Amino acid sequence: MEAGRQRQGRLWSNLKEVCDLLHIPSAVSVTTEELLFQHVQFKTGQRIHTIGQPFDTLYIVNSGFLKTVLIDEFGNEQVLSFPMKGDMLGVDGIHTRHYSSEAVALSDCDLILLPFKKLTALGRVHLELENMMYGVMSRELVREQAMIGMLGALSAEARVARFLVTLADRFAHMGYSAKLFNLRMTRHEIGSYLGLTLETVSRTLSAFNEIGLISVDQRTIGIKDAEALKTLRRLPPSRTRAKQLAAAKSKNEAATPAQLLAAM
Amino acid sequence: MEAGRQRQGRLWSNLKEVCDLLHIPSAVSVTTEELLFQHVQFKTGQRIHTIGQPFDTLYIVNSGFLKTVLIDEFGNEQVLSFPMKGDMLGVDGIHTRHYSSEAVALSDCDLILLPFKKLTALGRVHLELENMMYGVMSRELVREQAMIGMLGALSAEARVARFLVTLADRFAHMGYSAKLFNLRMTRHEIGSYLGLTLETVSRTLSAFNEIGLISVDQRTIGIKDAEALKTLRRLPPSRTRAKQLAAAKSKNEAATPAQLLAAM
DNA sequence: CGAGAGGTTGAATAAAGTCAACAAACGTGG
DNA sequence: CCACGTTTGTTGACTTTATTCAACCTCTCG
Repeated sequence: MEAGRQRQGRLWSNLKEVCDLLHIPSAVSVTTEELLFQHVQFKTGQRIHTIGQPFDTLYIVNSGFLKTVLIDEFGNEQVLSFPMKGDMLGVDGIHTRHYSSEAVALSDCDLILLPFKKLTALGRVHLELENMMYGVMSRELVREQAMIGMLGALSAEARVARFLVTLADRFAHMGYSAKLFNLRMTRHEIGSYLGLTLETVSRTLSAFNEIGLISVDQRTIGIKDAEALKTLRRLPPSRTRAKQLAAAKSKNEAATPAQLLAAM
Repeated sequence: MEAGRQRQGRLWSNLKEVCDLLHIPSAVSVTTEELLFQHVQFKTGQRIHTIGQPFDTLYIVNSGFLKTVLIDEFGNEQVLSFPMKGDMLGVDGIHTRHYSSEAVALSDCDLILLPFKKLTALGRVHLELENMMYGVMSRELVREQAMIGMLGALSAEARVARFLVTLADRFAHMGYSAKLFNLRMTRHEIGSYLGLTLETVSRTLSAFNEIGLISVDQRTIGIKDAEALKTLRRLPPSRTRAKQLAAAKSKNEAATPAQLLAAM
C-alpha cells in the first residue's frame, strides 16, 4: 500500500503505483525499476507552478490538498479546482508549453513528478501509459464540463449543496469519512470556485445547518442528509422556513429536513 | 487548399490535411494514401452523438457550425460550446467510453471521422499524431478553464461582450470578417452558454447597440468597437446612459462609445 | 397567408452582491 | 502562557443585478 520508497532522501514511485493512484487499470508486465518517478514535497502556501511559467512536467497528487487558480487582468483569483490525492496537475500547460493556471498547496503536499518528455517517450513503449494520459485528460474535461453546467444553470444553494456532495464523494473515494470532514479551503476560495461571494457561501451553509441538512462548525462539515443535498435545487424562502421551524417548535418537535423541503 | 477529395461518393482527408485543420504543425514525411480519414455530412438539426451513446470516434469540424450540450435531470439543455471549423468533438467520451455530451449541427456540416482505435494505433507510428492529440485536448481544457473563469467572475454584460469578441476572433481565424458576421445560434442558446436568460442577452445586445459598441440586426452583428468590448467589465447604469445620450443629443452630436464608457 | 419560432421590451420580483459591524480562531513574539 | 494583530467566518441592512412574467413584434417557411 506504500506508494513510493525512500532513496537518496527522496521518494520514488514506479509506473504501477502511479496508475493505481490515478485509478487506471494497469497491466504492466515488467515493473521495471528503471521506470521510477520522483516525489517532491511542498509546504502549505507554496506554489507548485505559476501562470506563464514554461511547462515541462505534470504532477500527480500523492497526498495533501491544493487549489488551482486563474488570475485575471486585475489580480483577482478565480479558483478552478481543488486537486487532491489521485488528481493530475499541469495538463493545461501542454498546449502552449506554458502553464495557464497556478497551483498552490492548501496543506503540506507530496506530489509525484512526471516529466512530460519522459512521459511521451515512455508512452510509446508502455501503451497503457498513453491510454492513461488520454483517460485522465478526458476525465478532467468532463469534470470541467460539469462545472460549466453547474455555474451556468444552478442557484447558489444548489451549487453549495453539490460542492459538499462532491467533496464527500471524493473523501469517501480516498477512504476518509463522507459524513464528517474538514474543508481545507476558506469561504472565499469556495465562493470563488462556485462563482459566489464568501458571504453567500457562509449564509448558505448556515441555512443548510438550520434546516438540518448538515452541521457546520467552522471548517468541520457533517453531512446529515446527503440525498437532499444531491437533489436540492432551491431552498424555500426564509419566511416559510421560519414559519415551519416555529410550527415544529410549538409542537415540541425538531423540524425534519423532509418537512422543510416539502414546502418547496 | 481543398481539404479532402471525392472517392466512392464520399470525401476523405489525409493526415496532413487533418493537422492543418487543427492548426498543428505537421512534419509528416510520407503523405501515405493509406492514412485517409472519412468525411460525413450532417444536415441542420441532426445529432452527431448523444449522451450515453458508446464512444468510438472523434470528429473534426471541416465546415459548418454546431453546439454541444449537456442535458440535466429534468431535460434542460446547457450549452457547452459552439464548435466550428478546426474544432474537435467527442473527446469527453474517451474517459468512460460513452459520450457525456450531445452534439447538434446548427448548420449543414462536414465532419471528419477519427476512429479512436485507429487513431491511437497510428499514434505509435506517427508520433506527431500523438502530440496533436495531447495538444488538442490541452487546448480544449484551457478553453473550458477560461469559460469557468468567465462564468464565475464576470457580469452579464462582460460575458456577452467577451462572447462577441471571441466569436469575432474565431471567424477572423477562419478567414471570415471579424467586423460583420452572422450568429448561428438563438438568443436562448447564447444565454444557456453564458449562464444568462435569453432576455438578458437580448437586452445586453440592445444596450451595446444603443451606445455604439456594435450594430445588431437579428442575427447579424457588426463589431464597432472591439477594444471596448474586450475590456468591458460593466456598463454604466441606464439612467446615466440616458442622461449622456440626452446631453449629446441636445448638442446635436452623436454620443461616442468613449464618452459613455468614461462615465464608468 | 397564417402558424410558430425567435426576438424585443417593460414592469415587477427575487436572488445574490455589497458594505459594515462584529466575533471567533490563529499564530507570533514577548 | 498571554496579549496582540491578523485572518477567517457570521450576520444584518441595503442595493444592485438579473430573472420572471407578459405583451407584442417580426421573420421564416410550409
